[in-house]
Amino acid sequence: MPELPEVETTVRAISKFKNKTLKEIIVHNKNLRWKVADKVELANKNKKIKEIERRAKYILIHFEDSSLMIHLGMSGKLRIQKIKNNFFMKHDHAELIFSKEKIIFNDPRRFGSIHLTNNFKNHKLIKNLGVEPLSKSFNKSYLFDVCSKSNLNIKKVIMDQKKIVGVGNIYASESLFLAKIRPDKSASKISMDDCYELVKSIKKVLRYAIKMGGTTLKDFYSADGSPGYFKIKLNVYGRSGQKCKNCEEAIVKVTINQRATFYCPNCQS
DNA sequence: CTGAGATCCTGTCTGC
DNA sequence: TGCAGACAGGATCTCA
Repeated sequence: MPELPEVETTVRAISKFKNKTLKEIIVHNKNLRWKVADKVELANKNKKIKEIERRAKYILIHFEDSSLMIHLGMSGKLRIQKIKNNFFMKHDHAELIFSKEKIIFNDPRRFGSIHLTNNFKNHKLIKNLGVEPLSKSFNKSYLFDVCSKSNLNIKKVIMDQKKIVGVGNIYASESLFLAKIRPDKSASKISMDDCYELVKSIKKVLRYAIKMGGTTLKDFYSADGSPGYFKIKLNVYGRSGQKCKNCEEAIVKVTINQRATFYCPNCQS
């Protein structure tokens, strides 16, 4: 589910816990994408949160000498709840307990993960990540360089977290539509002009989605309970058979890289 | 090294 | 209604 904008929205919603003391972490189900280590519970008693940030699709909660890494996978989300409001939902797997509130990790499919590390920059899941798409390092030259070295299609390239982070299946289709590039176009045939348009489109789509609080297709809610409003602005994703908002041709759904992919066969080439 | 495909898991929707 | 099968926003791992 969550791509960069949804993770960013979640991070902003929980940022109010910065400088607060985490009393403890309770893990109800350790069988996530990776087994949750015992130290996640044991090493986090009464620790002050120094900083909360996002790196790629990871939520990073930093303490003085360690960091908690949370990935939401496909169906994960965080929910802020009053301590006294004592109810559980199905698939509530972990709780971060503060004095009056708690942050609950809920994830039906359990593709998410929780790690504790003393050196997050060197963590195997973090250290090989590519550039942040909203940073200046992500520009047409960088993308052109990456594309020129690849034999894959362009959609695969922009979803490769080792090259560019944060772009998932929805925003890949949306960005390629805005840039008028077919998702199955070979990356090696992408021109510098294409790169200029695509970089611009990715940044635009992600920034706008963040502004709108992420995309709610089915079940994304931010940690403060508000849904994302981006879905009303989707141009192609989930719109197969409907008219392109640009030319009125029918939007097509195909499977590329084993993922649902939407595009306009007339506008994109 | 690369790239294609399987895989982890549950919930929801579609078609018979 | 019931039920089988497809599909879902991710990303790693295995194998050729």
